[in-house]
Amino acid sequence: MPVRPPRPSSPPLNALRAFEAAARLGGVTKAAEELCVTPGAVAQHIKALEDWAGARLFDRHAKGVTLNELGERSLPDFLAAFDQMNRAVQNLRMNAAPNSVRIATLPSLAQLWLSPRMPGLRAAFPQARISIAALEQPPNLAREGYDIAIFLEPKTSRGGLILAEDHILPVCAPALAKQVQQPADLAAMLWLKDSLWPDDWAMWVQKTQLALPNLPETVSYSLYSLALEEARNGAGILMGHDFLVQASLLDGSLVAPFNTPVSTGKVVKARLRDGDQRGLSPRLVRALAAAA
Amino acid sequence: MPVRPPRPSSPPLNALRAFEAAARLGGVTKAAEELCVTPGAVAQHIKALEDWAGARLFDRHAKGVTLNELGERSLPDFLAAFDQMNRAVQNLRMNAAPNSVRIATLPSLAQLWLSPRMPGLRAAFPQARISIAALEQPPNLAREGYDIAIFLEPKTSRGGLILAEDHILPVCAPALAKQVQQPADLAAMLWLKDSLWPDDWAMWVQKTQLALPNLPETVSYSLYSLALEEARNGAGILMGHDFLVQASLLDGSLVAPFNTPVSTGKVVKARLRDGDQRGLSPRLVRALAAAA
DNA sequence: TTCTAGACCTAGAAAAACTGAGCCTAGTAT
DNA sequence: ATACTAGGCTCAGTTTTTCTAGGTCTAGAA
Repeated sequence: MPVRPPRPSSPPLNALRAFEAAARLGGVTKAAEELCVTPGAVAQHIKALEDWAGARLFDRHAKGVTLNELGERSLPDFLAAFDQMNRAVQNLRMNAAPNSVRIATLPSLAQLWLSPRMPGLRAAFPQARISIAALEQPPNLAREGYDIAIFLEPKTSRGGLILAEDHILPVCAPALAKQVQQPADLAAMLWLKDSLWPDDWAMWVQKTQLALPNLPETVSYSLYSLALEEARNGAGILMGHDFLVQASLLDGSLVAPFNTPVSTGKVVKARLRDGDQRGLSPRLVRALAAAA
Repeated sequence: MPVRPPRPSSPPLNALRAFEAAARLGGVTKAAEELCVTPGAVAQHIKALEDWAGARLFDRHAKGVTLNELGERSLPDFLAAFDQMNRAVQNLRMNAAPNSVRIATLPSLAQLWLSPRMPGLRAAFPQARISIAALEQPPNLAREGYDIAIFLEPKTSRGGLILAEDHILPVCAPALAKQVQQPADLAAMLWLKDSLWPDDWAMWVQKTQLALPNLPETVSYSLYSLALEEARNGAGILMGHDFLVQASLLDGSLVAPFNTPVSTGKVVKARLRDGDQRGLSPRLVRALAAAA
């Protein structure tokens, strides 16, 4: 009759996850957002882990928590462990559904750049189940459930595949263009801008070395496609990104009063998840790059 | 107002753990034992994971499960992930309580070899909080909550620190020894043996090249210390392991009728957990080795 | 054929996690 | 100085998840 004493128990995995998230993001509240629970739940997990270990992992302050020495010492181990765990999960997802591809991209890119290309893509890869998620921030591909990320990055960033350069140029409805004969006329108009790219106008003005008599009124939109729609309706003049307004310029719903495009120093890049170098996603990305 | 769509959810960590255990141990029941739950619970976890992935991981047979191709492909990732996770947990435990040391060893070693040495050890390391667990099988030090494992291993095994050689030699109570003048007398006696080492007698008989007229009666004990106690009470003759009977030989409660010790080819080895090369445990092991 | 080991299934019970509301603290603004 | 605020903690009650018990099913062994 073999002796089988209860083995020393390990702490609950969910508590470890809560600790890792709070430590990585630097706060209980941020961790709670990532884990889609309330901060109280995360606090309880962390407390449970600290009770298990018999020692504190965080210093508590009125404005947030910081890792203490023990926490600081433990964090790298847990980061590595959860990295590996998520990699394993993503690989499993990919192997279990090799025809499903998830693309994460900016809302504007999703609607104005990717969407028009989807029919061609679906035709070229009829077996693929492609889904698109619009995110404002690029996801961590190793951890989150996306296979491809398409975002704006500095030209100088390493890796990834360039899909388009980012050039900006004012655009407006054809009717409005008549009022814009010379650059100085711009100052009299309503400037439309995307709240994600608040500095587009300043950059264009600076690089074209325009001297404007006074600052114009501006309106911000949280979605580029909204601003674009307004521009087409003649609401004002929009700072256009070439890869986003190309279609509208081609169909004539927008025109560019000046032919002075300016590079923002950024590019649209597609990145693949590590460990997904042989599947459907790389072929899909190559097709996108070729079509661009 | 930033768009924050719900990120694609990852599967429950506990389901991953159930899968990993079942795959590693080759069965739902074995995994359930390791996780201290019923097989049904493990089966449900695995099913949940398979539902999440949308694909099966195991082939089900009437007698057990086997990994299918997807499971086989995914297992190494999860083994690595849980290895790392457990390493992280053990490091946390060690760093949180650097004075606590957990030793895992055979029940017999715990009672007859380690226990007599503990007072000296506690005197040499007064700050140490040493706990001992008696296991029949050596634990996986990277995963389970032990810092030191002391077990019998083949002489040829790599690593670890040798604490004692394993020699065997029949021993009995002094009163009984009078009936054993020559080896052939052994056959008439009751042989006591530990059920963990059923072959001790055969090995000794073979190596000493004794020709016994007939096979004696034997009695098995599940604990060596029980057999030893019985031997001291004169119940029969016990195959003694030197490091276990030394104390009894010294205090005279047991004697060895023949001076023909035989090496079993094994040694008592202490092993340390990876990542615990600087703490209290290594010093403790060195002290044990020095005392031996 | 019956027996058995191992897995699966389901309903109900037990345990864990989560929420919501209130409290606390220490910077910051008034 | 006082009020405000952000961020975290705590507690009770609720929801959700997980677990168990007991039964069923299957295929290989006796």
